[in-house]
Amino acid sequence: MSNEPVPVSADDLTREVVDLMAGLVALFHREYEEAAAARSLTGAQAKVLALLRRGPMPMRHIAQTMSCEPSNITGIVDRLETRGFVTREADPQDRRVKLVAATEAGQAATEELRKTLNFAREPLAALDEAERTTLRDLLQRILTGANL
Amino acid sequence: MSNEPVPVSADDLTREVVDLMAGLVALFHREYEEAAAARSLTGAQAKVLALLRRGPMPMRHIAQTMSCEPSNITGIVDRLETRGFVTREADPQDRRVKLVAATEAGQAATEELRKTLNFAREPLAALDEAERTTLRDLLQRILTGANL
DNA sequence: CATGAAAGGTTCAGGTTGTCAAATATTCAG
DNA sequence: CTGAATATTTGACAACCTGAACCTTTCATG
Repeated sequence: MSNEPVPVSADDLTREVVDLMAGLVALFHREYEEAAAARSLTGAQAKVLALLRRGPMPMRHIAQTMSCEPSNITGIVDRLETRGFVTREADPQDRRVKLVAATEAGQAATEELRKTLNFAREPLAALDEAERTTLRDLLQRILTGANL
Repeated sequence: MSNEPVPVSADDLTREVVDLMAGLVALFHREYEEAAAARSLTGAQAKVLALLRRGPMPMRHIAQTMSCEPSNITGIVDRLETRGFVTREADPQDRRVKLVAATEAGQAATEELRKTLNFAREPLAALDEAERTTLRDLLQRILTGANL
């Protein structure tokens, strides 16, 4: 039915990997959302809070990293601020920009969430250390290959 | 500082893999959302449509697969139906259930979207066939290890 | 120095996603 | 036939997200 050796199977392999990743994405997403909800955070709020682990960040930067409109971040940060997880301060260098910083409570929440993510334990337990290393290297190469 | 051989590094490895997966998930999510938006579908709509590739499905089943409330699916299917991507028909076996089926247009849309997903090409191009096979096997084991 | 363009945030209107509780219709057990 | 259980829908409400309009601050240019 075909004169070519393995072009179809190579394409199939790629598609198979993509499908598996879709499954992984769904699983990860579900777990993350649950872990956030357990702390009465939404997924978006948890993501913003996680971004601030390394220090304060301007709204604009948050929006870019989450690839959404800045006006969207305003609301999310509003809700985080209301609950005391985050503060907004004007940047002394450029008073147009607001620096968003996680409070102690905010830091604690992300740290706990990070620990609670049992995604690490359950599905990853199937792999031994060597395999996890291989997986890490493959993922690293995929991600550095991407434009971000 | 420690009597044990590699417990810390093993934990670090796991966390590293989890972080990489988070990056992968973010990347995949972004690409999927973009590909859907290019066909003026939302991510949720595209996901439901993709579920119907193998045939009609009751609302309840869609809700379970997407792990959300059935009432949520009602709205999504409403919008898909309005745009002619989907039909709702009562199941003859049990007239309580509504079978949702993709129309021709719906099938075409998912098929195109599936092809457009250049996630397959760009970041995965960094891996040769053997590596992709390894990745596939590792992902398969992770996903079958999970409870779904 | 003044003026106007550009950039960072916010606000507002409008649409989608999501939850929960209540209502409807159908099935099924007794 | 009655009542419990199931599948879906409806309505109220909150969060997320976009796009356009707006305000403030910065900065380049004349």
